[in-house]
Order: sequence, then C-alpha cells, then structure tokens
Amino acid sequence: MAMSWVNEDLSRQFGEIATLLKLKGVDAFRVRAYERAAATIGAAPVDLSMLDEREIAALSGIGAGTASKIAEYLGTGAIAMLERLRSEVPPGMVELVRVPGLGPKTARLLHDELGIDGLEALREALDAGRLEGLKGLGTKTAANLRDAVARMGAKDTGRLPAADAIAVAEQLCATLRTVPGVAEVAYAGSLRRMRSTIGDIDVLAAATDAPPVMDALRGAGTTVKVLAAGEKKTSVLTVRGLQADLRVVEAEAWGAALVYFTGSKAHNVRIRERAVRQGLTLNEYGLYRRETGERLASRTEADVYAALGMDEVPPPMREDTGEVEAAAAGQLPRVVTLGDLRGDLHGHSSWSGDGKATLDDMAAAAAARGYAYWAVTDHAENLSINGLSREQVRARRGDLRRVQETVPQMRLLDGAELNIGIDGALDYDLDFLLSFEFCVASVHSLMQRPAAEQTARIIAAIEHPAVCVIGHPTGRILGKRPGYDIDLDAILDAAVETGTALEVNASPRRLDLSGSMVRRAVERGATLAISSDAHSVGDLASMRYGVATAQRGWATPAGILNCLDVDGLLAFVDRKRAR
DNA sequence: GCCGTTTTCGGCCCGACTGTTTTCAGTCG
Repeated sequence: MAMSWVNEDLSRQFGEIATLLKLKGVDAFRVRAYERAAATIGAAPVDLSMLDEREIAALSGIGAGTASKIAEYLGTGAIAMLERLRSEVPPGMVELVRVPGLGPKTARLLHDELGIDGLEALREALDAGRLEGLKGLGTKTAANLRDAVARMGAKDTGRLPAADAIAVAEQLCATLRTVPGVAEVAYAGSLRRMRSTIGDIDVLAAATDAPPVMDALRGAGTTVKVLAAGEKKTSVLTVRGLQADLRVVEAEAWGAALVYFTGSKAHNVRIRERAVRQGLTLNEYGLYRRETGERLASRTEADVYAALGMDEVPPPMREDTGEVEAAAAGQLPRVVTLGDLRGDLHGHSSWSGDGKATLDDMAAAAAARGYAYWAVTDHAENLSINGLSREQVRARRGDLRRVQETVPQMRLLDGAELNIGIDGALDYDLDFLLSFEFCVASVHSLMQRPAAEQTARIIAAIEHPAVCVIGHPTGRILGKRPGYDIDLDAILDAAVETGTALEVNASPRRLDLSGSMVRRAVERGATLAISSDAHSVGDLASMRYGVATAQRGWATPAGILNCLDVDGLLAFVDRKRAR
C-alpha cells in the first residue's frame, strides 16, 4: 500500500537485521534493540522520510546508530550492514528458525554439524534419522521437529483474520466457564488488543484448582493436538491451525496475569523496566517490592497500573508506541469507548438485497442498544443486485415513517450507501441525493486501479456535498484481499478540508480504517465515524471491534462523528452541504 | 544498540515448559 511504504520496508529490514544477528549468536540485548527499532518504525504514525535524522533519533528505542542507518537507507535505498549480514549468514538458516521449536542455537548446530541449509534439507535429514545423536538432540526433539515441519506444509497456517479467531476463542472460553471452580475466563493476547490478524489465542482463567481447567482445554472439541501441558500452562493446536495457550492463576493474581497475558510483549518489557527502576518487579502474579517481596498489586489491571504510577492503558493501545511514556506522565488520551457512541451511521435493512433483517427489527435492536440515532444506509441504485431504485427509496421512506413511530426515543435517519464510480461519480442525481438525510459513499467495484486513480475517485466523492462519510476507505477484507492502493495522506487532507468523515468499519472481517491508519488520521485532525455496517441484528454488536480499532489509533470522542448528539450530527451534515 | 529519579557506563523483564540433562540450555511468549 502506498501509505508508509518507507516505514514498512525499513521495519522489515531492521527485523531482518535482528534475525540475522540472532543467527550469528551476538549479544541478545543488541538483537532486542533492533527488534524494538523495527516495531517502533512499523508503528510510526509519520512517514520517516518526512523527518530529519535528529527527529528520528528522538523516537523511543531509536538512537544515533539506528537513525544513521535510516538516513543511509533514505539516501541510498539500502543499509550496508544488512547487505553484509546477508552475505555472512547462510540463507537457509532464516528458513530453519521459522520452524516452531527450532531456534538460532539449533539452526546453527544443524548447519555446522550436518550441513543442513534449509527446510528441504531438514526434511531429508529427519527422514534419514540423521538428527538423533547430535548433542542435545534426542528422538523426542526429532519427532517434534518432524511434526512442526509437516504442519508448516499444511494449508491452514499463519495468522487468521480477527473474525475467525474471535469465533474460536469465544467457543473455547464458553467451554472453560463450565468447569467447576472456575471464577473467571477471558481471552487476552493480540485478540484482546484487537489486532486485525491473530497468530494464536491466549486464554486466561482464574480458578482454585488448575488441573480440571487444563483437562477441559485438552479435551475441547476444537483441540487437535496437545503441544505442552504443565501445571500452570497448557498449549494446544486447535482447528484452523491456530495455537491456543491457557494460563490458570488464582483469583488474587487475575489483574497481573491479565496484564501479562494481554501483552504486547514489547509493552510488558517496557512496564517491567519501569518497575525495576522503582525498585519493584512485575510478573504475571503481581507487582512486588524487590527487597521485601511484598506484593503491592495484583487483583485488577487498574491496581497494577496505579501501583506503577501510570494511567490504566486500554488493551488496544498496549503496543509500545508511546503509550507507556504517556501513561507514566498521566497524559494518556482519553480514548473513545463504546459508551461514548450515540448512534450508528452505517447499516442495512432487508430493503437492500443483502440486508438480512427488516427495518423494524434493525431499528428495534439499534434502539435497544440505547442509541440516539441510527442511519439506515441501504445500497444505492448503481449496485445492480442489492441497490434501491428511486421508486424503492420513496417506498422505503413510507416504511421509515411508520417504523419511526415504534422507536420514539431514537431518531431514524433516511440514508444511503452510495457507490463511488470509477470517475468518482455517484448514484442518482444531486437533487435526489440531497433528499437523503445522511449518505455514506464507498467503493464497491474496480478495486485494482493504480493508486493515483483510486485516490482521485475517492477524493471526488469526498468533495461531493451529499457525502458525509467514506465507507470502508481501503476496501480490505481480512484474509481475502488487501486494501486498494491509495494515497492516504491526500485523502485525509481532502477529508479535513471538506469536513467529511472517514469510516472505521467495525466488521471484524474489515476493520477498515486499520488501527495504524486511524492513528494517522488522528494526527492529521480528520473526523472519523465508527460504524457497524450491520447487515443483520447480530452485526450491530460488532461495534466493539470498531471501538477497539479506534483505540488502537488513539482516537478520542472529540474526533468521532457518532459521539455527537443528534443536533451536532445534523449540523455536521448541514456544514458539509453548505460548502 | 539503547538509555538515564543509579545519567555517558553498565546494566538491560520474567517465567513456563520440554528434553536431555543430573543442574540446565533452548525456545517461547
């Protein structure tokens, strides 16, 4: 994607440096420094090519050495140190450490002793039984590696879209809640932080007796293979090639364990460093005074952060992208929460071909969520199968007036989700468009166009007086298709200039804008709309994933369109139209 | 390599599990 291509490439290159250094066996702290730099760069809300070397060195985790390498990359397009490392480390070793359970030490051993230079050579050596007998490697290790290599060849591997992982995780949690003696169960990890794709499922349980909970996981219907089973922790392979890790703790340690298990790893390392500087030590059982061993906090996450002298950090923000410093200074932004939302501005009824519930049912469910308004934005005429003709729009308006009577406490807004044509043209005509109360405009076709063309068509829609929100701005479907190429900064500038909002589509299949794009939008002062894009009653509950995604981008209620009350919202529409 | 309420050197988060070891190294998160 056009956005932050420089950052992504740099992040990848520093990640590769870290991997190669690890394979060379250098000091682990140096490796960690490069890993941290890669993470910082990958999450930076500003394109690094826009900054000078001093500003780059001011980023947390980036010092003079890394900054000069970044400058070198920006000047020459390459980092000489990386080129040198690539020539020094046999290429196949990078492939070897991708095998779960096979780390740098073993990779080095396999290469030096057996000449194994890649996955294929490892397979052959395993088949020939050549690993057994190597010092430190027995028959069990060989069998585990054989399994791991075989799994790598299977179809269902790698990260899953959040929507799929949520389904597995919730099923797992439900199973564990039925175990006697279990006080609390929650999923943590990247799922709780609401990353858009999920590598594994982390489940935490509080119970007086751990073994029955472990047994329940091993026996769960979703469990394919047990990878590790100890007193405090069990790891299994579940359906869809997803690993699930379960930790069981006493209820008194719940908060500390939740902090630990939610991560991110980088966030944990940073707050543990902070603890050490205060003469404390933090682990999954609590925050302790170093000298006396006295436990200062552990029951809730709020207790732990408070005892560290920090604001409590919402899980989606725990990525070590500045939140630790901000929370320590008491300056963490008060990010948007579900309770701040006054309505939902993108939803469908059965008037659209793809809507699965009637206007009555959708409106009743939206009202039951306590919304002050709900915009029904059925598809417009240019979406051939699902769209509404003008005749159907007029008929729906009659229906809308009738349904409005049934939900007196909530304002139903007569809306549409328009189609952005290849040249930026919209459905209907100007007068008809202005007869709607609220319009979202989205790209639904011709998604593989060059960035310049794609950007221009979206900006054309942004400039249209009837368009209040651009729906799912990048068009990505997680696990299925990447977003279209756009120049996000140009789109953000146009949105700010015209007073148009960009959507944070809350569907866990989309999460579009992404968290990092939200952060960029917030930096540039763009208005966002968090919308469920519900096609069914159940979809309305997806809003929480949109809120989490907005939190990942540090969005505050002040920048969210649907945190406004009805009057504020309608004033926003009027201002846009007056331009 | 980074960093500072130990501030330009000397530290750097902490624990669980496995396998192959008789006390611990390697890997993972």
